[in-house]
Amino acid sequence: MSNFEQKIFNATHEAVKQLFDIDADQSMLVIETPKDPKLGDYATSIAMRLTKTLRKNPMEIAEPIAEKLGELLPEAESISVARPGFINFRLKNTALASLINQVIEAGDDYGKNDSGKGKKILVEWVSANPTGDLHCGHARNAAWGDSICRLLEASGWEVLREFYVNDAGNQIVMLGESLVSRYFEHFGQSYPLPEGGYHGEDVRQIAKSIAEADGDKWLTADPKERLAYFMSEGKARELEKIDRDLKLYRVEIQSWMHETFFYENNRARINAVLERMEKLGLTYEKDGALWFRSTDYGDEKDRVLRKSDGTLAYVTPDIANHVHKVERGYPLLVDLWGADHHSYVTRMQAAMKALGYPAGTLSVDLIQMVRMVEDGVEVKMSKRTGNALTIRELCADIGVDAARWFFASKDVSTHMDLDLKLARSKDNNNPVYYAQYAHSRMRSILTNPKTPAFHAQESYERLTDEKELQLLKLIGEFPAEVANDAALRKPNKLADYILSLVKVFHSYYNSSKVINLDDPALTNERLGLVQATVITLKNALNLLGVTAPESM
RNA sequence: GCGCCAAUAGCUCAGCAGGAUAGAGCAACUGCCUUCUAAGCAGUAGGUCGGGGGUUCGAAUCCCUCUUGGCGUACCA
Repeated sequence: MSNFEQKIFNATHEAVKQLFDIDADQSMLVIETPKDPKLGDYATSIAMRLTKTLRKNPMEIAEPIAEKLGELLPEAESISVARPGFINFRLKNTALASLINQVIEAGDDYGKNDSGKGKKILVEWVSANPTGDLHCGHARNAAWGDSICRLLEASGWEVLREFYVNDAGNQIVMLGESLVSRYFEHFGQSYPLPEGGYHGEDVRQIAKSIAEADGDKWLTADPKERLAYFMSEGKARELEKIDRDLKLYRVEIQSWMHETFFYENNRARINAVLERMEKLGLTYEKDGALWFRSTDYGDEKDRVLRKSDGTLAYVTPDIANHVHKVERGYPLLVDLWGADHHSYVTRMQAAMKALGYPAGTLSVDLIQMVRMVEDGVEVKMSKRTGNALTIRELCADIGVDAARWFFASKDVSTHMDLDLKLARSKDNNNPVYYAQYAHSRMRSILTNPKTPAFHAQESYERLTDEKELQLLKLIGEFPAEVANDAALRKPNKLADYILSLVKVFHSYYNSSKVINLDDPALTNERLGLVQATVITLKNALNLLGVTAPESM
């Protein structure tokens, strides 16, 4: 809630209490923004919600509340009742304009809030297999997750950004074998590429660089030793590449957690968790395998933890991984997984629940599939390499700003088609430029040679234009917007906020001149407003990982 | 079969802890550049919110059901 919403909430709460002796809580008393700004700055539907308890029609309830609020809320310019029973508030101009100095003073920190203060959270996302390049699905995951982290941090959370490296399974063996094969190929010799191996050009490149660094000494080396070397070298180089691509995408991983970490010392960490599960009676042996009674915790069938051949199912080290996160001091965990893993969610949740962690310890957000489309046809492959389109190619094609904007501005719960032609276009077809263009325009006003120097005023009483007031109101809501979007983990809401902010600004820009040398007093007030707007916009774009250009 | 996600304007999507006439961008049409960037603004047109029931003072939003599409349903990772 913004300051104003809080004040309105408190006053309305008091009015309802005095009049009807009802203690309305937040689920009952909601302060909202009317769809049509002409109706007011804020509104509440409390009267409609009280119809049942009071057995009166909403208008009859609203009238006395509105009257009472007249005494309790001096910041309000007017309080009115509208059918079917809304109470609308309009704030005094001076109340809104007092924001300007506050925003300018906060600068880059404007928008930060305390809603997550003192809370720690570990976000695990992207987590692609280290056997190849990140592709477009990862790009969606990476953009969304990083914006969530930025929102959480801005809301005071202590966030750890973690990437889980699946390096214990068969796919790393495949990577190693594939590299060996390409290495032999490099020296004109043949070595079979395994079934299910990686055929990509990227694997060939890594083999080539190993050949260049080490020469041909591995051709005759002990096969076991050679495979081990190519596996670890392959993994390391793939991860380096992933890290580089993510950085290019403005995503900074703080912690790389390797699956093999849990296998260390004869599976010490995994065994500790398995023992814990056994002691709690959560497991049983059947057909030579060790099973988890996950059906007792909402799963549709029990799951194997240790296969009959003695190896572990994928879930087992991952349970240890999640336990380890909590043990490192993170009571709240968020995972962002591709939607094709959704059946896995129940399983992991069941494990956490069974181990006694409170409900809500682990949240898993699923990222639905994304398709690249051009001219109405799905683009599955890169034209150049013939492999799946990589995040690197995507960024080179449409730009990091466009990619991050598109992915962050669409809710991940729905399938998404990304129109490459649209995202690539550097013209008005592309929505990301609409916001960036507004920023450029603001900066150009502020940096114009004929712009007089701005000096902060005690009050800004001449900002009475409807669009000026709308801007002020939106600016004032920004910290609450950040807090809300962080709590919901929905960056797309922030994208909507940005669009509504810049829409008002573009409209204002066309209808009013900021710089008017005949009226320096008004010019100064408007400069204050533009400064506050530019700060808000830049900070908002930054939360989505999108740059705010000085000029376009 | 069962489970998860979806279906909203010609296209891509918001809105979905029930609320005021269902929004935006693009595409279409009409106007606006001697004045801080026209990548913009102002306006017109475009919708039985997939179908059908139900709950409610009120449903795009909640519940049931049907249809269509995607994903999943491993002792794979």
